[in-house]
Amino acid sequence: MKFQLLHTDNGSKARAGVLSTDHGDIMTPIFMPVGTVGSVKGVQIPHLKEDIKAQIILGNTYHLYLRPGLSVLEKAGGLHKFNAWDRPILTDSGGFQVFSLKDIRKMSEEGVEFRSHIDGSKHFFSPERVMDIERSIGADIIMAFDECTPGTADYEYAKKSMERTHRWLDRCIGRLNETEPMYGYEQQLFPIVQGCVYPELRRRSAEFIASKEAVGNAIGGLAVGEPAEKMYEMIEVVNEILPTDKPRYLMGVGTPANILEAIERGVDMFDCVMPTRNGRNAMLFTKHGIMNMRNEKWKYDFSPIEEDGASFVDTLYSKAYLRHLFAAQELLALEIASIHNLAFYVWLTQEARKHILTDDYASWKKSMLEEVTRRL
RNA sequence: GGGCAAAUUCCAGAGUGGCCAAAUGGGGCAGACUGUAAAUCUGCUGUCUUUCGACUUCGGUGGUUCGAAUCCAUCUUUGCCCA
Repeated sequence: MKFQLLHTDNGSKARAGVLSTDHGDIMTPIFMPVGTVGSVKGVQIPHLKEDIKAQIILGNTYHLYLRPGLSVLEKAGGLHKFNAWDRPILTDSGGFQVFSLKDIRKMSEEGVEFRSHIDGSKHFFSPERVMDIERSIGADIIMAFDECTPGTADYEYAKKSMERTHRWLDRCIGRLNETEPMYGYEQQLFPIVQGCVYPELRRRSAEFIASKEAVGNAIGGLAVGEPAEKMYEMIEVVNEILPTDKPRYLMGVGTPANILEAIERGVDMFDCVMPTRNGRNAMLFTKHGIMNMRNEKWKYDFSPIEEDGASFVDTLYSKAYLRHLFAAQELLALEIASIHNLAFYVWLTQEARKHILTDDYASWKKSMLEEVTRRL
């Protein structure tokens, strides 16, 4: 696996590059659709490839471990074979579940004890165990097991949490060095910067993470309750330190505006449930603003969902029809909205890439930002 | 023709003298959602008012009562049963 930085925008820190994996190349900046349980909710693989033009998708260690379980994944020959996605995959480690399932887990230095959200059964995740599971799943990029600290954490907690994440990172690296990929292609670990909203902690964390010389680095623990301005500030602090010749992945972010701002500050990779989840909840992101497709105002609007949209659904179906599908609780509504939003997100990052390569990212971003934050 | 039952706010449906502008569900309207415990969750849904509150509602009309969606009379409509 290797990353080639092709160009940095003349006028901002935005970058264009290529991350090459055994399952293909990824043109950065890139948005990566989230497929937690091995499926991007509501979207079939051909749509993901041909219409959305996704270059890489995510899976989740915690969820896939619980269901279908490791023996199924191993017998299938890894997640790529199992879910029929033959392009790159990135697996999150379960670090986010340490944050989101806080009521059904117990943390210690050794690791985290989870109660399954499915049946209440007990499971123990240590950094070593998570690395083994990520080997079984077989993603190209595997995330270190961290604690995603809430954005509201106090300094002392954030410091302890960050230090533990660092110790866990060393254990992750140690375990990976002792084991081999199971399916004959390369897997690379991305370590994760933590430090909450404290610049000093973020700096320390970025230095520690950078010293590991991984193929790529991630910024975690953002967009988890802190104001957007804080998030941007933290990205700036961290990207001052993370190596420029390696991809930077901002985990779990975010709104189109968040992504545009983060790209400007030198981030290369993104993932977020927003396009799929909000899509299923009738919120459409477009080049011209945000639409709530349940709103009455679309009732008689027979114009295309988005005239110049990024995927076939935009001109095939009308706003009024999509509104009807949501009102009638038809499954097709979820599919159309998911395809639309994901296509828009991928388009947004690839369009950003074009403007970085032509050195006018900053001005393009400024006008785009106005468009995408508008409420239609 | 006779008998019985019922009519409640957009719909269904609770409510049988004051705690009722009226449960609950649906529908409608709006909002939230950021490494997915989410096809989920929240709010509003008689009128006026920023709030307090005021006003008009429970098929129609008329009564009883300090007080009625609730009791009485009558009319209308609907359903069921008997002829």
